[in-house]
Amino acid sequence: NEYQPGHSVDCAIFGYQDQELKILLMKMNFGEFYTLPGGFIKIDEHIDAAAQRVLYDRTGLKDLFLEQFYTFGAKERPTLWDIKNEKGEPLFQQVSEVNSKFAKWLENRFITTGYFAFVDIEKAELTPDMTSDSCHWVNVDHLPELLLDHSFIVQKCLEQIRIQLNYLPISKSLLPEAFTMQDVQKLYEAILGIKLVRSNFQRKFLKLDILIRLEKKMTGASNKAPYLYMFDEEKYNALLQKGIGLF
Amino acid sequence: NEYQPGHSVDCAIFGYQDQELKILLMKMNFGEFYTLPGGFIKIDEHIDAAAQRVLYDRTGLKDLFLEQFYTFGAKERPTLWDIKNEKGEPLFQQVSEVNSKFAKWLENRFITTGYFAFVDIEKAELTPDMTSDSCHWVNVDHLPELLLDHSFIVQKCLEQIRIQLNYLPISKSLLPEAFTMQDVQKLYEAILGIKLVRSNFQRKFLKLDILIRLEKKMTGASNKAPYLYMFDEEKYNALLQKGIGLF
DNA sequence: GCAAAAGTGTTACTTTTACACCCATGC
DNA sequence: GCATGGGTGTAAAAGTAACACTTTTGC
Repeated sequence: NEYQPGHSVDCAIFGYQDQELKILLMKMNFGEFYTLPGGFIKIDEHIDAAAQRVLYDRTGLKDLFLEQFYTFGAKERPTLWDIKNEKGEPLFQQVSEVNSKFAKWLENRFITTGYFAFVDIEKAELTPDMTSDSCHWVNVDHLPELLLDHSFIVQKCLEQIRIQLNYLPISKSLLPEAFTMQDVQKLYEAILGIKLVRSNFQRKFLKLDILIRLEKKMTGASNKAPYLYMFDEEKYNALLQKGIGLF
Repeated sequence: NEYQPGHSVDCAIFGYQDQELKILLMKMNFGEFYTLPGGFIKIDEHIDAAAQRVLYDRTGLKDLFLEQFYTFGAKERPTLWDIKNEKGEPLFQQVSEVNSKFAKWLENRFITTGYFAFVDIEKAELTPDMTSDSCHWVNVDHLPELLLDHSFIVQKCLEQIRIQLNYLPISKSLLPEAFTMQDVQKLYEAILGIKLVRSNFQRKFLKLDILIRLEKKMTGASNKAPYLYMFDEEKYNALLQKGIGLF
């Protein structure tokens, strides 16, 4: 067999669009079911490389921020075989008939390692995989119930992101090249799930001394145009090393 | 086979003694080599349970703080077979001859999941495993070179502990029932690798409002006797939930 | 002019830092 | 007495929080 037995990777791929934090979900090709994008590990492949491969196959993107966050190894972890229709028949059967070898492979208990990635939604070109119809960016606050234990995985992922927040390049990875202070604030609010005071946030974030102020941005709205900012890469990375001690 | 193929667990078991942070190492039964305690995962066993089992088998302790921190899945992860003597012969051969089935099992690439645990050194009763002679508590600042990639694993572990520090019950798990303020301070200094100002540390830690002050402790030393403290479990846990925002 | 959002200012309050000072103890 | 470590005091600096004020923009 050319794959590492009993081990998979699942990716929580995050994007930020319209000032909302979104996650990439796969819609299965049977029923109205959603999962995280995932895949298997080749026998001679680094598990990080497997996660990168999944990320690339689904989004066409490479060299992004991608980090492992947890490995799920419950003995009762469900498999695709546990998804039944009303009659109690495994829905996955439809797929399995196409490829019985693959179906058998999936009968074992799988340990899965979770990764999270931060991508630019604009640049992503989504491609479904063998078991899915389509891909969707979904607001993390309005996720549907996911298949298997994927809801749990997402929950654990968000928890880990909050714990490690000061050491993750959240803002740099999720914001576009140039952004407004409001973009940053709404991003932090979405991740932390709290409201922040505008004026104080502005000062606090500027004082980190990691931003470069660009020209103003005329939005067409009937109000004062905000400045655009970009990150000073060097200063950003240096601070990240020590932890961006904001909240 | 009754074990999950290609997957193991390794435990970084920490203790605190003589105001030093120590880690439990196994001395192999061939040569002067050290490793982390580890083990395999039964086919129907939760990986967390496997780690608990390792912890119990080595220390005789249960129900301790034990948490997963990272899964190591490099394709070139070394195995026990890669340890050679001067003639280039695998040293592990001696063991393998005793049990060829076990030796064969170890030829594959293994993915390993790392756990850390905090134990009371006084209460631990150490027991070597099949491949080791003896167990040793070693100061984390003076670790020998470890076998395989275990030095790297320890390094990653300490990094993770520092990142998640505010959300780990470090002080409660590593200190005895009653302790002095100096004990707490030296513990934080050992983990963070920095010196802290005594008077300020005292005030800051007391202000967390998670301590109960006990009677003074007569040490026999020629100086003022320090107070003893214990944790207020409820307040401690409540604060831990939100993050002990100290450093 | 007006509403809306942006940028800056103000003020009271808390926290941090770097010490200094006195206290208790055993020799 | 004296060295040593423990507990508390203090004053300057820095940081925080809440809110007010002014500016800019399109209608």
